[in-house]
Amino acid sequence: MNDVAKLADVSLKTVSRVVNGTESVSAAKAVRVEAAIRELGFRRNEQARQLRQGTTATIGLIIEDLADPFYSTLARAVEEVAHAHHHALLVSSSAEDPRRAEELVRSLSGRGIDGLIITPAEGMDPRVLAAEGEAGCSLVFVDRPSVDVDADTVLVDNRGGTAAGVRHLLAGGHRRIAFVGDTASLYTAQERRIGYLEALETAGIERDDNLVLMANPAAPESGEAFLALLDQADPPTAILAGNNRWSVRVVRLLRQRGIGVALVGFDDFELADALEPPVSVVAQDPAAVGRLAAELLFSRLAGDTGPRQHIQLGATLIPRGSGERAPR
Amino acid sequence: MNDVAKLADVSLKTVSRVVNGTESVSAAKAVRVEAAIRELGFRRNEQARQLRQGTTATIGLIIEDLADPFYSTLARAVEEVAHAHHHALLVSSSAEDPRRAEELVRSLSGRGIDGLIITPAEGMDPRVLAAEGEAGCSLVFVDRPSVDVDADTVLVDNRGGTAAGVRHLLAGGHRRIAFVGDTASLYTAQERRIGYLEALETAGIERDDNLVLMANPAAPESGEAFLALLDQADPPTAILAGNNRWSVRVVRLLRQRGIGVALVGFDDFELADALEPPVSVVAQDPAAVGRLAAELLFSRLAGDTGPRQHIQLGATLIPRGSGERAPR
DNA sequence: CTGTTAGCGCCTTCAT
DNA sequence: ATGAAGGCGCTAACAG
Repeated sequence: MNDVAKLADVSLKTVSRVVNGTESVSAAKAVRVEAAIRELGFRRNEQARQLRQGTTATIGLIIEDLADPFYSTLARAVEEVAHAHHHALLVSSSAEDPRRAEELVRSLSGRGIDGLIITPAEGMDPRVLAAEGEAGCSLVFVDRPSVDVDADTVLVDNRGGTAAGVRHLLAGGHRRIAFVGDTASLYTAQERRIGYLEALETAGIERDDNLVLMANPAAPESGEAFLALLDQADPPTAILAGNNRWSVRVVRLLRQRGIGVALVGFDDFELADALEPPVSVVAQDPAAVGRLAAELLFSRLAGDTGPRQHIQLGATLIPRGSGERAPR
Repeated sequence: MNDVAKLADVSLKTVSRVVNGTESVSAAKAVRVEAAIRELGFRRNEQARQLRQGTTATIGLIIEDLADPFYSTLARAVEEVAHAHHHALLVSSSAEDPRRAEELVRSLSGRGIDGLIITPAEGMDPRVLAAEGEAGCSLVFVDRPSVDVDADTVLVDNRGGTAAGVRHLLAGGHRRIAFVGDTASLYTAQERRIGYLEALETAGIERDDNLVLMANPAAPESGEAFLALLDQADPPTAILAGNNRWSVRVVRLLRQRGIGVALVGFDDFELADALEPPVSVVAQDPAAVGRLAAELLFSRLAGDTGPRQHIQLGATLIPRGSGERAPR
């Protein structure tokens, strides 16, 4: 910028004015400065500008796993809103590791992001996040609520969605409905199980813990646990799968067994409609989660100091065939 | 940092030394400084540090669409390598828009990223990218080659992979093999078509342009174009789908028609093995593309000034059933 | 081992 | 409308 000023024979500040276009500069000088900028290929150094102004025009996003379709769709929506607000997006995956998540928060925070959208990993130290809020970094939690931190949240109606799936199976005449969810320590898995239990209770059906399996859908031994659930004396005639990983696994296992049990999955997935039979699901809208979280964040950055918002998005039942099979 | 220095009654520079841990400081002072840091909740401002050092410990990634499984898997791999090198990752989607891609490059570049991994959008002004190289920002192209820019590249063997898929169909006795690829302006679509044509030529089969369709798999009218291809007088007995979007669409359309044409898809996709019949594919390894590109970038950042590297990754045929159907 | 000085590139304040 | 001076928070280069 100094070089530009010299070449155009004006002061540093005049160049700054031309570059920013905020204050007025005489036409003659503006032309000279612009010519000099072109000649030198000058580009404003954002870092220096940000250091001075105390803003980075960057927001952070910490999710479980960027390669997971749910999170990559959410991230894409956040990115779109950030782009519309002329902000860049720093993305990181915590990989379900609370220590790594804490490290990422500190790392992003040190880079001076203006705001942070985060899916908190189970077991994170809430103080790390609370420190952000105090440091003036706006915080929005997605998919899971904040633990001991007062901040905006955007969640999905896990209980209601699961209950709707269970009611659909009940309406189809099923009475022995199993719930197969992810590890019990996960917030979303807990909520969905509660929704399942509530729907059964409302229908006056007694709870049977032999019909509930909570396990990591990626672990090999989970497959055997599921088959054991199927093979019990009074087996389920329908299954509610607690996430799309389990839905996929259940489809494969049922196929191997050649059993026509009814199935409703929580969370939609690509090609669910092209399987045989097409898989009925309770669909979340990950793009809407990301979009709303980002819009909430930018409204905070714009100065909205209203009360904390806790947005809950609905989940929609999509009947496709697998959930409409009659009980044996 | 000034406050810490005052509280610990040492100089600014001593605090800096303690924070960075590089130079040696007497134990007594170090303890005092550390106590002061804790008391004040001091955290080093990365921005200021970076401004001074001229490095940001941040790399950029510009891809077509973060929500696309191919790119999100690639991005996840890049992120992992960046994390191992203590770098953050700025991610942006160009959405196939060359103007937006140029804007993103300038935006990321202004933020002073140390390096950039990019899938160039068709129609981008090469000067925008060339400017980065000159500005000292290392550049690696992925999935598509650089256009008029001398930089490292990591590509997939699109021609060889497609040719392998075609040879597999030929070995199964097919002679009328169609190629259904994405818009002809896309680099990867062009390459895969060339691989298809080369494999046919090697086998001594005459080229028939009625068996080639190049169109956007997401456009409604593409479905009709595909059905027209199937309905011609001398129809194909096998199809090579040029990307996973087309594979999925072909599966659905064939299903509607109830036709048992053989199918091999380029690029693997989730649940390809759970469809009826399971879809044979020529699989790319998006994670490997991302990992190698990031490793290449960091070796450049570490000072490797060797000749430009042009890495080409293979694509592997995975027979699953749909590609093994005999010709009618 | 420790402190002082200067400056990264820009913007804000206050003069003119 | 313009410019000079000062400082954002930190670290490199030099003294001691």
